[in-house]
Amino acid sequence: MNLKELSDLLGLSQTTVSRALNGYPEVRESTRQKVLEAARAHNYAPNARAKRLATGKAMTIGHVLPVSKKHEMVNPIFADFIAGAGEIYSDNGFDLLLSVVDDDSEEASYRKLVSREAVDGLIVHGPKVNDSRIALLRELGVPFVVHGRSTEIEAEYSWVDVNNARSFQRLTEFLLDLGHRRIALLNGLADMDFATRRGTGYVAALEARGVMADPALMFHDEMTEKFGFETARVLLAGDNPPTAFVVSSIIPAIGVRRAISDSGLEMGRDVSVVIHDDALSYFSNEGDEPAFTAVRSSVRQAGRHVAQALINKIATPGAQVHQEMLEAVLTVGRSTGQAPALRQALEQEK
Amino acid sequence: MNLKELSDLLGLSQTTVSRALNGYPEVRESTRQKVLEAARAHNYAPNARAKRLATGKAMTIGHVLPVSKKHEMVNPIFADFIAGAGEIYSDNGFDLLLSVVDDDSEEASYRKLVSREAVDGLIVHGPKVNDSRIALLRELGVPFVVHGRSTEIEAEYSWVDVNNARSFQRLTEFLLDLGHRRIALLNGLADMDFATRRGTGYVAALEARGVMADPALMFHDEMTEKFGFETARVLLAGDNPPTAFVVSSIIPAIGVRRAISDSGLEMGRDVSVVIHDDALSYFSNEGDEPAFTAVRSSVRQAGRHVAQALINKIATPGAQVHQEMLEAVLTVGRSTGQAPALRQALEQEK
DNA sequence: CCAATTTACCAAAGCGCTTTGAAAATTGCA
DNA sequence: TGCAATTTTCAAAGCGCTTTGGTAAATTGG
Repeated sequence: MNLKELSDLLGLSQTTVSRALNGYPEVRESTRQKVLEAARAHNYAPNARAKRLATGKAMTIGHVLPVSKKHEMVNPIFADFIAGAGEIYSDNGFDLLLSVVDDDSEEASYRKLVSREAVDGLIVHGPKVNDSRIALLRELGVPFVVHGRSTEIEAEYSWVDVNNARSFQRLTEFLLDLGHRRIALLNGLADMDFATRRGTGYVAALEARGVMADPALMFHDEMTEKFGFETARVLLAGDNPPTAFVVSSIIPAIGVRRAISDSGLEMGRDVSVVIHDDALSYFSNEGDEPAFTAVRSSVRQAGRHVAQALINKIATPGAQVHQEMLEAVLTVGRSTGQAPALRQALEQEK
Repeated sequence: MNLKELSDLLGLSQTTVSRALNGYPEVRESTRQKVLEAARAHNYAPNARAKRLATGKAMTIGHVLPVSKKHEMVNPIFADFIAGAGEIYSDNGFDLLLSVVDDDSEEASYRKLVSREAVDGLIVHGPKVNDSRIALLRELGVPFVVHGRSTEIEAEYSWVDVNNARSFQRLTEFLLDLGHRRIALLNGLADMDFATRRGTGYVAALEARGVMADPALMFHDEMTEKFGFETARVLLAGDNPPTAFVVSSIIPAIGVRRAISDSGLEMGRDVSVVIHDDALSYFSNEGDEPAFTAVRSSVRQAGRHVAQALINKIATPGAQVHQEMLEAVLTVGRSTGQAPALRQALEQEK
């Protein structure tokens, strides 16, 4: 069923039927009702391809998911982020175009999406320090919003980010307050912008208390369970092991927890762990006593905000850039306790 | 830059330029080269919207991701599956349209995608027992492939599935061989087809050894870490606790592991755990000594197979249905050992 | 009651491509 | 050299919609 058939059926012109369906005022209300009813009865919906050509709008937002054929890693927060963004798209009549590309052809993929005019706007995921995609998209003149920011880029662009520096500063301060001094940091890959900011916050907190940041306690890698497990296992078996861990995601933290219990230690008593919690749906860290002390910031909520910002940007092209900082909430769980040395000192006092 | 501009620039007709770009034979090789070069120089790519209208093909595959606004759960295997499928789409010039919808309007979403002619084919995720989407898509006459199967549907349809019954039978047999008799099953939601099949395999293995399946040891829920943790904690604290767990995914298994160590027990010695491992990229269970004994079947690989099957189906509409069974591989890890009673008996013998 | 609006509808053009049917240019062979 | 066969190129139609620039019918006002 197409527009012509529907209008022939109704004895109306295509113009009138189109206008009736799209809510234009120059059509009598009784006519509109007839049209809407006929459309429903025949399960008619305007052909998306034709509509897009006629209007010059794709009504589509592009997301590029780079996958490395080498290590086969898919960012685990991606699904939750996209679920949040997708809700907003659905509510606003946009489609979501997901382009899965090899990570070395990511820029080409953006270019192609724009020159094909397949999308009205793009989301940039996981910006690196001085990320080249931002300049590219500005040059291409396509609306875009970054989830995160990119240090060293002074040009204006729209972003929604969580305050990573502040979050990690608070996590580290929390441990310092409990008497910890040897605090390991398990961070994301070094070229990721968020990892840089997290590192900065961690170092700032230590230095504010006169504790030297020890490079031997700072690690960068993909945030897998394995990374957490192996790093913690080595550290805990070594000389002068850390008494606490700051971990960039719940996933490596699960590995850390495993290493702790494999070492015959108890998390929250012998070793403390704090995390950044993206509120992944299948790893709830909420409730009365969350497993981990954490700064929490829902990545799904971030997806909603990013999507809404982009849609607004598309609707009003001349508008200001949208820059939005989300603050993470610190919640205390069962993974932290006083540093062992401090605890022993206090116990002896009694 | 559009086709008209490009052809004016070259002093050729739109026809010739179009044919040159699309590899038709009726254009001189030297002309084709000029056209290709000019297209590259001006970064021209045919407008996707116009091309789709002209060809009548969307060159797009639809995936519907239902999200429940209530429990905010996103299927964790989704990202890996889609990464696999997306690779195949990219290789074949297809776009991936992801529709995120409230789970009670999933059917309406399929209908809409089809009547808008926004997609050439659809993937069905997470089929339930007697899933209504299969009849719907058959009725709509749109090519589709199901990831999984749906019991009680006798009509023919294309699917790619892992042999869930056989996998869980083998896992259970493995535990029985080690002397376990009280074996708990932590399964997915009861209405999911895969969960039914897994339950069948588990029960079949037990009954083959004359062990009665105990309903008090069989659990259905969303496969979160929390589900694993809380179920195992209660069971281990109760009378007559199980000595082994069969768990539907590595995520609840991580919860089970936590409950075991919280109970002062050791996984692999006091309590055995076997899992179905989807080979999620951030939870590697591979290497020399995987943490868990598992049947492994890469969900990313499944995504590739499903996508390829659908593309083939679209290319040759009249073809047979595609029905493909993937077999999972059993690998022994450190999470399993002889049942404590058996081990004690053997130790006494010495 | 009739001119001036306003309302309700329509025919046709256009979005940027592909594809059909025909014309122009080139080639082969007598 | 001349003409048929072949190769190469082109003009125009069509994909299914929106939107422009109307016109006829209904309504209003003096």
